[in-house]
Amino acid sequence: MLISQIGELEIRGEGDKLVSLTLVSKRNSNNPSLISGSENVFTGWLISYFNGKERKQMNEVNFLIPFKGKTREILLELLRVGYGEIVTYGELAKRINTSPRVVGNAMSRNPLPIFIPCHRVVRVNDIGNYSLGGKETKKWLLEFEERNLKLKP
DNA sequence: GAAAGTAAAAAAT
DNA sequence: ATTTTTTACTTTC
Repeated sequence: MLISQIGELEIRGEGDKLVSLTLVSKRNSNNPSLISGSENVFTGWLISYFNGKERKQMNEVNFLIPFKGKTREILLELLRVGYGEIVTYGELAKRINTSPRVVGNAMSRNPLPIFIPCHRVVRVNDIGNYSLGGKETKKWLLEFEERNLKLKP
């Protein structure tokens, strides 16, 4: 359990692999305080992410991704989108030869948001949706990353 | 197997 | 600027 700027997060693992990250309760204040529960490599990563210090993806070997085929490909491809970068659904689709609709479908079932940065995938003329707290949270995350890059590029 | 669902995009209006 | 195809992959009958 971890209280972040976007709300209370819960992460679940299985063995030494990360299985899911969910938002237990949303929080609207901009209070940047972070409260963490038990520490492990995953909460540790999250804490430095929310401190604006972590800019790298965690290695995919730490993730348990219960999909095969395109959905899995899409999720793994997403790990190559860097901090503060954004791509559209269509762009990501092109990289692995599929359609934007399929990318959206894969995003909507991403079990590990933030670890797998689906908030960096946006619509062409709009921000698009986000399962971990809706559009405002997605926007917050993108602005947060942008702010951190400006602070210390 | 077919049909419906999906966090999209392009084309048509 | 809104509506209507087109799209391909997964899930659910």
